[in-house]
Amino acid sequence: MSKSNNVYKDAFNRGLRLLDETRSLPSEPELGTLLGVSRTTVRSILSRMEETGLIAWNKRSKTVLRAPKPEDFFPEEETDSLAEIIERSFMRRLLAGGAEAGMQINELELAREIGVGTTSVREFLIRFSRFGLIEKRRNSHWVLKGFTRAFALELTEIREMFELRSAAAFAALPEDSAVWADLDRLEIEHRQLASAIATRFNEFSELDERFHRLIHRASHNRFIVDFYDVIAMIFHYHYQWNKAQERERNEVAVQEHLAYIAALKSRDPAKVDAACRKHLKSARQTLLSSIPEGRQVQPA
Amino acid sequence: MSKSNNVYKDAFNRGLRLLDETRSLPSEPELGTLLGVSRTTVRSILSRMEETGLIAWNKRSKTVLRAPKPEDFFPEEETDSLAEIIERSFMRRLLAGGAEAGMQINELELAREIGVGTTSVREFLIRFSRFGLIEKRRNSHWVLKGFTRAFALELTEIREMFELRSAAAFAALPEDSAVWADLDRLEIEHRQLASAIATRFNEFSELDERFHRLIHRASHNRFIVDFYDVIAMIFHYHYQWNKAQERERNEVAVQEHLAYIAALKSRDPAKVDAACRKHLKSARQTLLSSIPEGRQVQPA
DNA sequence: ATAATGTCTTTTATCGTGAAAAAACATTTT
DNA sequence: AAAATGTTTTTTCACGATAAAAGACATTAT
Repeated sequence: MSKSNNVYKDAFNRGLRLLDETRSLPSEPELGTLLGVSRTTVRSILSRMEETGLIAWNKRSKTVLRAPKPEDFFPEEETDSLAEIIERSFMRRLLAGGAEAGMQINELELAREIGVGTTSVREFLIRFSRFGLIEKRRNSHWVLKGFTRAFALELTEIREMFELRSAAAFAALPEDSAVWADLDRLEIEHRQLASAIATRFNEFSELDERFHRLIHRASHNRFIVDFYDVIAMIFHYHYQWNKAQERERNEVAVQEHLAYIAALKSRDPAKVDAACRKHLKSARQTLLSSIPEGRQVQPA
Repeated sequence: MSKSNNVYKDAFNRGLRLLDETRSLPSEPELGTLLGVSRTTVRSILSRMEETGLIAWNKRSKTVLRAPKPEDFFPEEETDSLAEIIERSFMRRLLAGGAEAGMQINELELAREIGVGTTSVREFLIRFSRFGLIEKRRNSHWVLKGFTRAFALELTEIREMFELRSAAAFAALPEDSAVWADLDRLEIEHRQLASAIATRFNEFSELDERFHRLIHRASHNRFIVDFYDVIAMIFHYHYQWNKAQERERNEVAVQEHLAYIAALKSRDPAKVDAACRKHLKSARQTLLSSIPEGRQVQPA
């Protein structure tokens, strides 16, 4: 096996959803843009749609013949990229306990366990190293630094520095900047979520990320923007295993965001600073509370 | 060619220098620690030393027979790791002009041009991406973002944030911390360099890096410490091509460092802040002045 | 003439492989 | 018994090869 065709499979699945909406599909280049793949992949998708009787395809005409059935879709797990598979697998091991700080990471073993080649694992580890959880020993193995309290504190320290600065930059943006419209839209989404928090609380983390990324982008600094990847990754996995008081936590956070948004709209630096600090403080609290003092994290 | 033996060659060369100092070499594990390699490599080195008549080796006894001659050493260029070779080659192209922002980077072409495998180039690019100069398009090529004025400004913004904080943390360190002795030692080195600046000005950049790393380490934050890698890399290459007023620049910088050191030793936060700001300001000036393309990218 | 389709070429993603280097284990020496 | 040496196994590093995917070029349709 040299390369999985997950790009094709994922795009195919997304392409199927388009069939519900139209009688005939647009041109190949247009479909490529729509699905975010090249024409080569678009054509593979169209070929299969034709073979399975979903469309009649003749040059420019791509007529929809029937609605897609569940069995037309490729299984979800086949649409993931190798990098995603490795990351998930690695994080599961990391959080599943037994992953103590100082432990060494074996590329070959990881590769065998996950069932992929060593190259992919190596590349993953290199990419992952920027999160500060692992470290390479020259000419030798990787060392796990562990998801410790120290890590969480170091992470939040930077986060707070960056976000306070970004928030200040945001508030100083001119009236006609497009971000204000983005902020308005996010505010509406927050209000909608707040009013249905009892049932939709689990939708918060996605909204949270979009909100903070918008603010960070105002810094116009690639290092700040990129650092949010680290935060997002940590919070993503953190939320997966720490479900304690999820509803309550998210309810509080939504309200904090709304106050934060109001402060930004006031464009008063002092108010922005205060609202930002308040939210960041509780975010840090949430993260820290899930890490037992001076010890390795154990999942529930 | 599967893997170059540069680790062996480099360690061998370093091992040769030990022969001048002693009548006989220590034990294998000891040599391993000394040279930073495994016993396997130590034994290869000893074998060659024996073959070339440098030592007589019989179990524990490793008697030096003669002093190493220039031809005993492996050529310098064979002691570099592939990663170093690729980085140098890549940076040369980047700085040698013709490398405009937006240009796409071709892994295969780079690999062919440098004469290495694609895997090594890929891994290099992934590692290099954290410097913020290149960016990956999913399932496609890398894009060069360019060493622009905007880049320099974003870099220095973070640097200033981090260093001010680190310097403050440094000054707040207890009297009995080992860093004060390190600082004293660096101060002496600075004074020595200052008194012979006319001839030794080119030694400054190495001293500069050690000094700033010491300060950053006081932050006790891995993200801050790691970020210095980005700064060090940029300054390293920057100095290689911008030799204008090098002596004058370094002379000023040494004096600024001495003032900065004095401020740290005073442990007065205000003085530290002022000295740090002053030095960072001129460092930024130096970097910016060397970026010709004054393409109207204005600081915020 | 423009924009689509059809065809061909290039590049990326991933694997298995083999040598270098590390690490583990066994044996000998002090 | 501890520490060294000798031997074997394992892991890392780097390569070429190959299918997937992107991209470029040629041709055809509006």
